[in-house]
Amino acid sequence: MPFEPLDQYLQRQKKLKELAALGHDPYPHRFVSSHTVAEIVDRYGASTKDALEAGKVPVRLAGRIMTLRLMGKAGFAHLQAQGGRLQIYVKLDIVGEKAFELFRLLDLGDIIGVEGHLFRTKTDELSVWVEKLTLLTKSLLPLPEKWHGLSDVELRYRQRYLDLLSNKEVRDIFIKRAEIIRAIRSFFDGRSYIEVETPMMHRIAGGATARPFITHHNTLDINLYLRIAPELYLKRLVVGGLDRVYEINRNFRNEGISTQHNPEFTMLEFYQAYSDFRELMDLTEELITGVVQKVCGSTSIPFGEHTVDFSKWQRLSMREAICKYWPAEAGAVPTPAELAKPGGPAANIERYNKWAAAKGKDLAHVPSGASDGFCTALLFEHVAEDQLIQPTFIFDFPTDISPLSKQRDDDPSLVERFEFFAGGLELGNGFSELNDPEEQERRFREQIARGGDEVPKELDLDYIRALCHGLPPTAGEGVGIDRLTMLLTNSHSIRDVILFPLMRPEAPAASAESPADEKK
RNA sequence: AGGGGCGUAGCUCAGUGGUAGAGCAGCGGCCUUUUAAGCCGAAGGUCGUGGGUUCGAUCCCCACCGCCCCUACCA
Repeated sequence: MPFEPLDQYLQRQKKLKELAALGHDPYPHRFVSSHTVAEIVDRYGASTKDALEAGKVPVRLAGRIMTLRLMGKAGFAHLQAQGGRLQIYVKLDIVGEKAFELFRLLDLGDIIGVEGHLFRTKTDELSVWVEKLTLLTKSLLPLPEKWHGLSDVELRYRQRYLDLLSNKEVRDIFIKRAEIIRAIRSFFDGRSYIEVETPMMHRIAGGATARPFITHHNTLDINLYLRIAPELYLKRLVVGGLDRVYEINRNFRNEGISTQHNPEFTMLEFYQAYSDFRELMDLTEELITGVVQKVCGSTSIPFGEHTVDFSKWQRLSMREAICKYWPAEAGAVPTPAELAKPGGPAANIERYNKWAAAKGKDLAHVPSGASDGFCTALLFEHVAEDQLIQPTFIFDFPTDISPLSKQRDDDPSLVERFEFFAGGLELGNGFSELNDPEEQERRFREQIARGGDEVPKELDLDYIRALCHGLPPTAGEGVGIDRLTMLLTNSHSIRDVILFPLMRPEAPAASAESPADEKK
């Protein structure tokens, strides 16, 4: 099926036929290169004109034509391959009539292979002196503008292949994303963790508070949920004696889309038996700082207007963070002790809201019947969260917003849980896992009783049964890979670190076979 | 979901209440070291869609569609 721009599509198709008639297969099967562009630049980028003439370097190279300057009986082009570009020079005298006729019929975007040797042009640009030219793939549609690239954000996301071809920075982001994931894998592989894959289709969507996607299996005739978290399966594996497991994979949450949220997103989750949340904080610090160093070559990286320094991490309890980041003009700074008193968090929300209203800021809305713990978290989110630019652990979470965490021995209203932040982004969440089956069942039942779309309707009995078999003391954590990638690539939208972010379907083309008179 | 912004040629962008503009890409011609190659010539548009105001709308008004940003929910 032809695509827009039609005139150019048809023109290129015509050239394809001409090429075929001349004996050039427009879609041949393979081409063996002697080098990548990067290898050539690495090895010969410093070779002088004379050196290249004295000892000729033969090369075979394939790539996509990104620029083309044809001057009658000779011409230049830039081939792009593996993210690099190299100029080629094609001369009638050298390649002969048939190959030059091919060169004449080439378009921007075509993929060719060349064979020849390296030389330097008058202006000293390292180039390939082409002796043989082969068409490797005819392109039927034009590339985006060669100078400005593709900047229309919508087109960039919808036709990511064009974005990747014409915007080098975009390619670099996704290469870095792969490096981040590779560094994480090697971190855990080096610590005797086993990488596992657990189901993405769940009978009961547990392990987080979120609205799930629903799908259906025909043969079994059951509805299934796309998973919102792998948590409960990973802990079953720890029960099964896999003491250290991790999984890097997709979660799906049927919720809003924003610069920090995509309906499908990638999480690292890992669990370590005989360990608690404090040990995980140490491990996290080591993991993240190591990844940053490895991928960015420094522990200090730019993020927007800030520099985030991963060589120092601060650790604050949630109450300490509220006190530390309490706005100066909002009256006396509360103390952690005050926030610990019954009604203390709510009273301070009121004081905060008074200030926020005067400043025209958003108020913290307290739902009726909210607990002290809920209010503490709400206040924390409003007062502190977006100020956490430097790497920070927040710990001492309220029990009633942490259904899967183990309580503190000395204060059952708090759990052994932390989240960590950097660049104002919430990056991860870890805790000592609740392994008391009776307490877990009580909390699940309480959650179900409270209801809502974001809570399973059904008790995960098998998970409770697994706990009854004994989950050793275990700490577990989830890290948002997309957000971590945002931070390390200085990207401010999650869509810039996800190759194909979810978009509304494209408006149907005018020519589409949709019923025109469906509605009158 | 609410608020703000954007939508003009395949791409990057100007522009105006009175027949729609450039550069790149494409087409024809010239050109054997160019590089955002150059020169000459011709072509390309339901100005997001649908209504309204107007003698006349791409421009003003309304609705809708899509995208971006902020806020809310969330990781």
